[in-house]
Amino acid sequence: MMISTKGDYGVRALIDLALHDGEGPVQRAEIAERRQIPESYLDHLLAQLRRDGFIRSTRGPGGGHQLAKTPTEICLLHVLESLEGSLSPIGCVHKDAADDSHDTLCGQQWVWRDLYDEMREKLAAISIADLVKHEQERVQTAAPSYSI
Amino acid sequence: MMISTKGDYGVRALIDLALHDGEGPVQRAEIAERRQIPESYLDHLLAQLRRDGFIRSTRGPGGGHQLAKTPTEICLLHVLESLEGSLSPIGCVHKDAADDSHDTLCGQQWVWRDLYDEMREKLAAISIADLVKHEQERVQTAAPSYSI
DNA sequence: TACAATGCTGACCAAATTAGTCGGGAATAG
DNA sequence: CTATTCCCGACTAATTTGGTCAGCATTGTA
Repeated sequence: MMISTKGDYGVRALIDLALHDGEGPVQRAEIAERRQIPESYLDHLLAQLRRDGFIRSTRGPGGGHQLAKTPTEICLLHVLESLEGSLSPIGCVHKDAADDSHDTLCGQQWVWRDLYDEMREKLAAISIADLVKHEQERVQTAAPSYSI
Repeated sequence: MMISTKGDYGVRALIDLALHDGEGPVQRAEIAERRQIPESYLDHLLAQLRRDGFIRSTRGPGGGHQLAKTPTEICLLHVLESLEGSLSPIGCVHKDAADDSHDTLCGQQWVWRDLYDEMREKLAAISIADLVKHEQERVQTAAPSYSI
């Protein structure tokens, strides 16, 4: 399992921010409640997302967090790599492993690397905007009745 | 990182057994030394592989382990799932999750599931025989000189 | 200026997982 | 009978995960 709650929570948080994009700062507590994330844990995740330029945060009353880019510009790959570190399926394969300096033992390298590359490609093709769109569609089909 | 040393070691061991397929039992100690795996750890992995029908083991002098199937019949997916449990990229997605009983929170399900399915497909297409072939090719190109 | 709201940071902690080790028992060839 | 080999369960150390908590920093408002 290479995506822990960090990545999952982080993605959820960004979706939440995307849904309120352009409406000013959203507070930690709001996100935490809506997305069922422990608030003090979310704190750390937001810090990481800020460090990596996905969100901007403002302090003081009326402060909160907002996306620093448009939802279409944020791809899942970067978000997950920000929060999880490497998504490598196995220890001996890294993103920046251009060196083929691996010894006799890890002859299966090519398999893991192949797998890794494909995963990254796939995740790079999905943006937060895509997830938001899906969520909105799902909500509509799930609750299509607005008369009792 | 969803493939731990368990999976890695296990695959290496099976490659080793495949290379000596048809030559009678291969001993734990031999595999351990050739593939640089702690012997007493390898022990557990072989036990698991035996339970899941990948190898047969015989005790007593001259005993050891051998493949229970032909190398082409053993695919990476099954080996890894045997040793690692689920390869699911995230907790909320399982192999046997036919139920769409997931609640509002995990709207990103489809992404993880998609990723998971593709990975499994890919790993299912690679057999131990493929890995052996690669290893043999690599050895040849790495040491092409057999006159000094 | 004070103060309340909010984010920011680092220290700390418990549970689970990983990566083994170790010791003894069971089967079996000779 | 004995040496060799696999078999199995208990134990352990290090790492990662999934947090909590206390206290500081910033800022809008009265």
